[in-house]
Amino acid sequence: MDQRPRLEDVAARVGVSTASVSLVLRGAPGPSEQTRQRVLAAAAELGYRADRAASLLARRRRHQLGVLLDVRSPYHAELVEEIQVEADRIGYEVVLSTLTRSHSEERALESLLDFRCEAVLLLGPDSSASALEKVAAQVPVVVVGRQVDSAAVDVVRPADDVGVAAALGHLISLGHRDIAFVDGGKGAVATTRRRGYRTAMRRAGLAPRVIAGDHTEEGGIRAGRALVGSASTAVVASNDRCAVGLLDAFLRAGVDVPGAMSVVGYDDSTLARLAHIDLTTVNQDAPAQARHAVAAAVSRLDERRTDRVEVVLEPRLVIRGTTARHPGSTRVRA
Amino acid sequence: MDQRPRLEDVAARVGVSTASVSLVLRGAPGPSEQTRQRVLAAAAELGYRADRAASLLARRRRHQLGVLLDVRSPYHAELVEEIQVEADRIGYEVVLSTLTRSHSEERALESLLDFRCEAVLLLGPDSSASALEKVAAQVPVVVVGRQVDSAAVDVVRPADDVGVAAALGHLISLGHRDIAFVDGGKGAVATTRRRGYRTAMRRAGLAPRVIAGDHTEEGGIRAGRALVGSASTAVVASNDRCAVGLLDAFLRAGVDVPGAMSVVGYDDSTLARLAHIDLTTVNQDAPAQARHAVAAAVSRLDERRTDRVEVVLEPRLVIRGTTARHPGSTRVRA
DNA sequence: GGCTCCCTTTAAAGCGCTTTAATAACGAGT
DNA sequence: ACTCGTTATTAAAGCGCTTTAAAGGGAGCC
Repeated sequence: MDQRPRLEDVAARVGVSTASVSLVLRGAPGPSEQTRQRVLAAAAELGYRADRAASLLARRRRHQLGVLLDVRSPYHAELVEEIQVEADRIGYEVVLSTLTRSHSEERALESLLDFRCEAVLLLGPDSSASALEKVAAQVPVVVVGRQVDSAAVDVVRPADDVGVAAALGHLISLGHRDIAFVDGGKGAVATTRRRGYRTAMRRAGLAPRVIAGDHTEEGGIRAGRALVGSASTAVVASNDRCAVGLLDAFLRAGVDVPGAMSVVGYDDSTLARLAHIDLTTVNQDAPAQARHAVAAAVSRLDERRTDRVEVVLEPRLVIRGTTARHPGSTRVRA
Repeated sequence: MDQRPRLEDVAARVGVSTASVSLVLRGAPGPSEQTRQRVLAAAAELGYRADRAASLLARRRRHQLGVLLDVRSPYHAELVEEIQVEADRIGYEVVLSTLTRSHSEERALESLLDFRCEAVLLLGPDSSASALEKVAAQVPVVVVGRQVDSAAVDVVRPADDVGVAAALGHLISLGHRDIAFVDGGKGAVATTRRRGYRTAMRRAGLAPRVIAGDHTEEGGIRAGRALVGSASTAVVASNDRCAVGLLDAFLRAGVDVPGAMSVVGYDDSTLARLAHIDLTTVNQDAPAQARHAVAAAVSRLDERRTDRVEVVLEPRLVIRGTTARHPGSTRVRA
C-alpha cells in the first residue's frame, strides 16, 4: 500500500459511483440502506479516510476556524481547549497556528488565511487595528482578550479596567494607599491593564506608580527588586507569571508577603491556584470567552450577521493568600 | 470583494496564463524578469494568497508535518516552538493538533492524517505500539519522548533511565538512602521513569518506594502529604509540575527543603528555573529533540530512508537549590 | 531568407473530493 | 398499458492550483 485509498477505490470495490460513496460517508440523504452498509464496510476494510484538502476544495463551506495563539501561554492553552470543545460541539474544525521566534504574528496569521479558514480567532494579538481590519476584509475576525478600535472586527474581552479596579478596590479597602503596578510591556493587553490602573488610581485620588516589567517571571523578579525598600505596600502585576516573579523577589529579599507587601496577579492561571503560591488574582472566565468567541464567528458565518459584536465579560477578583491589611493600619493582634 | 482573488484573477490582470503566475509566485525557473515583476506587482495589488488546500491537492508533495501535542504542557510548548523553527528552516509547514477533553489522542491524530501530513511527530503519545504501527503504515511516524517497541516508528527520546539514575546518583552521593519516587500515572512516559527509578534503586541496593501521583501540581501535593513524616529524606518526582506540588506540600507541612527533604524534578521546565522554586531537575534538551525529530521525518521523506531510527539523548542533571546532604550525615556547621 | 535552437509562455490534464442535474428503476394510479 | 411520482444512482462539472508537454517567438547562423 503505497498510496492511500481514494474515494474511487472504495467505489470500485463496492461497484457503485464515487458520488454514492461520498454521500454515504458524509451521511447525506439519498443512498439506500443496502448501499450504505456495503459502502461503510468497504471503506472500513480499506481504511479509507477522506483527503481533507480535497474535500475543502470541493466543498463551498469549510467549517474551519483558525486560532492564533502563543503556545507558551498557559492562558491561551486554556482558551484553546475551550474553543476546541465548543467548535467540536457545533461541527467546526479548528486549525491552530502559534507564534514562535521564527513565526511572527503576521506570519502565523497568514498561515491561517492560507488554510482558508472561514473565520479566525486571535488570542491577545498585538497587531494594530488597521492591520486587523485588513484581515477582516477577507474573513471574519474575532479578537479575544483585548480591545480593538475598529468596526470591522468582533471583540470578546474581559473588562480589564474593571478587573484592575476590583484589585485596587480590594487593596484600598485593606488600607493600602501606595499601590504600585508592574507593567506588562508594550503589548495591547498590557496597555489596557496599565491604563485601567492609572484611571482607577486617579479616581481613588491616589498617585499611580508604574514599574517597568513584562509578562514573564523574570520581569516580575526585576520589578520586585525595584520595589524592595520603596514606599509601596501593595502591588498589582499585569499578569500571574509576573506576580509569581514578584513573590519570588520578595521572598529572597525577606519582604513578608502579605505581611509587609500585598500582591495581586491577573489571569487566575493554574499557577495562581497552587497552594504554594496562593495568589490573589483576577479570573477571566476562559470558558465563557471561548464560547462567546466561537459564537461570534459562527453567527457571522451561519447567520450572516454583519453588525459588529463586542462582548465584555466582567472579571472576578479571586481573593487568596497574598493580600492582607496595610501594615500601618493593622495592629490586629495588639 | 466577496471572493478572494484566485490565480486566474492575477493572470487576467497581467494578461498572462495562470501557469506563468503559478511559476512566478513559487519562484520556479522559467518566467522572464519582466513577467515576474508584473505578476508580483499584480499579486500584491490584489492581495493574492494561494489557497493552500488547492495547492496541496495539486502538488504531489505537501511539505507538511503534523504535530500531536497537549497544548497544556509547557514541555510540549517548548518542543513545538523548536519544531516549528526547524521546519521553517527547511521549508516545511507544521500543522498542530492538540488533545483536549473532547479530542482524544486518537481523534487528534486522525485530524492530522486528514490533513495528509507527510509525516507526523507525536509528542509523548500514550497510544499502544500496535496503534502506532497502524498509523505508521500510512505515514512516517516519529514518536518524541518515549520508547516504542516497534520497528515501524522512529523514536527520539531522552534516556529517561539515565536521567532518573543521575538524579538518584546525585541524591545517593549526598548521603540519602530512603529515596522515594512520585509516580506520574499510567502514561507511557511516566511508566519509563518509574521503571528507571526501580532499576536504579535496585542497582544501588536500596529499597524503592513509589508514591502514587500524576504529572500535575495536585498530584504532587497529595504525594507530598503522604511523604510527610515518612522515613524518606529525598524524593524524585516524575516531572517538574509534580515536584512543584511536592515543594508546596512540604512548605505547608513545615518540612524544610532541602534541609530535611531533598526534591528532584524532571523536565527542567521554565518553572524549575524560577528562583522562587530553584528546583534541581533533569534537562532533556528540547531543541535537540526537536531537531532530531524533524530530521528523522524529513530523512524518510526526502532521502527515502526506510530503516528505523532511534535517537536517545542523554539528559543532564541540573543541580539547583532543592537538594542537599542527608540530614543525618550532615553536621556540616557543627 | 530559411533554418536551428533556446528561452518564454501556455494549453490542458489532473489532484481527490463534492454537488447538481439528469438518468434509471420501480411501483402506483387510472 | 401508460403516465406520473418517487426514490436510488450516477455522469460530469467544477473547487483553485501545479505541472508537463507542446507551442510560440526571437536571435543567430549559414
